[in-house]
Formats: sequence, C-alpha cells, structure tokens
Amino acid sequence: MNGVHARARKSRASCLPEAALPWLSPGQRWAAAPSSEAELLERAHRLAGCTVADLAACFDVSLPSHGVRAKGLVGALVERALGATARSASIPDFPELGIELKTIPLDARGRPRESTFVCTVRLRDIADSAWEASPVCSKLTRVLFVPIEAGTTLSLGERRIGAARLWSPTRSQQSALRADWEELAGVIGRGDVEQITAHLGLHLQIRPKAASSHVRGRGSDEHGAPVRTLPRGFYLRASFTASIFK
DNA sequence: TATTGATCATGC
DNA sequence: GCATGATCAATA
Repeated sequence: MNGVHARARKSRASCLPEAALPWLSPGQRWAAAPSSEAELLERAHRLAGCTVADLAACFDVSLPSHGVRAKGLVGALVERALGATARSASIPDFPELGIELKTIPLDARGRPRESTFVCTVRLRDIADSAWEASPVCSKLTRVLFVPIEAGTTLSLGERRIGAARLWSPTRSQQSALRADWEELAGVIGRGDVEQITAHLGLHLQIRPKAASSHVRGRGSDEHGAPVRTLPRGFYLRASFTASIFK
C-alpha cells in the first residue's frame, strides 16, 4: 500500500528555526529567482538548520510515509525554497547565474550516503564529442551543493539542511573527471555500451537511469547504426563528493 | 557495509 | 518518452 501520507501540519512560522526567510511569502508555491549569486548564497545560508518537515510545511507539501516514495522530494523542495527557475529544462537550475543545484545526503559522520546524478549519457553522439563540450563538464562547472544531514536514525522529516557550498572543480579534479569521461566515452564509441558497468571510472561512473530495466532508449553501435538500449546516466561517486565536504 | 543495478515521483 | 529531482535494496 502506498497511498498513506502524513501531511505536514506546522505553520509557516515554524519553518524558521533561527532566522526568517524573507524572500518567501505565505502561501507562495515557489520562491522568486534570486537576482545575484550573493543573494542565492544568502538564501542558502539562511536555510541551514531547517528540517525537511519545516520546508515541506512552508510549501504545504505532504511527506510520503515511506522513503521509497520520496526520491527527489528534498531536492525539489530546496529548488522551490531557493528560487530555481529551470524546472525540467536541460539548463542550469539558475541559468542567469550559471549555477547547478544539488542536494546531497550526508551520514552522521558527514560523508555522502549516495552517489550524485550528473546527467544522462548521450549514447548517440558522445563518441564524437569533446570533454569540454560535454554535458558532464558543463554541469560540473559551478555547483551549489546543499548537504542534507541524513543519518540512518533520522526520518525524512527530521533530516536537516546543512551549510551549502558553491563548488567548482579544481584543476586536478577537472583532469581526473576528464580522464574518467574519456575512458567511458571511448567504450561507448567502440560500440561496447553493453559492457559498461558501474565499476568503471575512478570518480565518474555510468549507471542505469530509467524507470525500469525494461526501458529502451536510442544508442549507436560502432558504425553509428541505431540500437535500442537501456538509458544510462553519469554519476559522481560518493568518494569524490566526500572530498568537497572535507 | 559499500557498491551496483534498479527504481520512484513529477511535469511536459 | 524524456527531462528534471534522486534513493532504494539486492548483492558482492
């Protein structure tokens, strides 16, 4: 059974543990876009300390009683609270600022609990593209990581927003990601997409990205001829994102 | 227990 | 179907 939801009942005022969120007005469904990077960072800092339940109450959103139904919910709530404007378009969450937003669950020791999805693998043209022009490189140019304190003892609503960090890859991180990407792109370019496993890549890996393992998307074989295969995505390993929060 | 492969929700 | 947002849960 999956229809049982617990509606958050706290008033808007209770979503402000320490500081007000002045850019949010009562009843607002989505925050207005921040006008500058400074404003975005200010908002992110003020969100620190809020719980997921607080945020859900702000927007009158029900929290699923079972975590399996909540995938992506925290990310969507933070988007709304910070005023991301991209919605589901293939552009940065804050297009005018060139900033991508990612929430990342941390365990009690401050280590990422999960890998981080980056983007879908463009199976048909990745072999002919360069790292610098790749969606992976673009997406990871400037990322606002919003950590979520998500220890195993905490329920979804008890999870707490942490201190955000605006990150850009260092030169060594950039070259390491590039090396992984080029290895993976090479395998796909040889027409060996079915040989790809999540074991490949030191920091960047490829894993399925689909509603189920039966889904088929469009790819190319080694001659460029169309093939149908499981859609896949690039993910950052938790060991990589851990270095961002050290 | 860390990791991989599979899966869930929403919008267009 | 494909884009966004991710975490679940079986297994190594």
